[in-house]
Amino acid sequence: MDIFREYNIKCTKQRQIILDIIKNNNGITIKEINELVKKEINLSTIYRIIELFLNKEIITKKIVDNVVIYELKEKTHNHYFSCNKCHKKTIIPKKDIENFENKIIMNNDYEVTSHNIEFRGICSKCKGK
Amino acid sequence: MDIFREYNIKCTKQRQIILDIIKNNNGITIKEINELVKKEINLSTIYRIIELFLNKEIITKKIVDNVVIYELKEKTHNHYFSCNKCHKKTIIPKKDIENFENKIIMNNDYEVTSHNIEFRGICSKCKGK
DNA sequence: ATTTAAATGCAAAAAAATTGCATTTAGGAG
DNA sequence: CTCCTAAATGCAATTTTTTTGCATTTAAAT
Repeated sequence: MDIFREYNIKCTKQRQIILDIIKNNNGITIKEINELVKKEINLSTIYRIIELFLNKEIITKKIVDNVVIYELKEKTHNHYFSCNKCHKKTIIPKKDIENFENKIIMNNDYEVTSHNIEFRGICSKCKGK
Repeated sequence: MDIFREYNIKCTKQRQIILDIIKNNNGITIKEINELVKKEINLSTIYRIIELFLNKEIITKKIVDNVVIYELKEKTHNHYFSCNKCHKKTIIPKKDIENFENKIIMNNDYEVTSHNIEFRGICSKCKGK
């Protein structure tokens, strides 16, 4: 993987494993990571790698349902709608976000440098059930 | 305070103190709370009260700068624009939020049950400087 | 292939969170 | 207002989570 080169950090087996896990699970706890790799990676190493990834801003730390989880920090900064039933995420079209942001700017003369937008609810597929 | 009656929980001195602290600090850690009240309230009581408040949804748990903080859960659920320079918050008009949410729903047939929207940047006053 | 700074594993320590139980207290009943 | 009881608190002990020091291993540059 080139993400290690990109961030100028050593590429180790342990780091790759943990990065892959975080990539493949959208939102995972330390405990869960440990469950998955306890045979191959020492817990203190997990902590050290998580901290490294946080510092390099490869991942972010969040709270979901009052639990701390870690997830990949996406560069392409999308915004999602998360279904509470099937837990699937769907991207909110960038245009919608932009239009919204433009409205905020126009109405208030702000210079917007960052935003955080998330919607939760029931998706169309789960709605019928 | 009537918040205790409203949520149907006993009103104790300790709960009042902690609620007031959370009210007066926007975003505080357990450690900080403990520092403030260690002479009057036992740490395990603090944990128990925080958990109660979370369960009753009087407060929420968040991550700010990779640290877990607790803050009052506002009923009037406003959305803010925060200025990075003067750190002042201004409310984004509810209408704007609603229009945006309606668009998301219309375009995708979702049932939106909650959202989280925050903008950051430079406000008009700080822009000139 | 060799070298070396950095990363890992392991054990031990420190810090954070939870628990059981004796004591205290809020708040309803009389 | 006083009494009563279930619930809340304090305290000490435990459990869980996170951090640390150091010996060993490893990535990657030479």
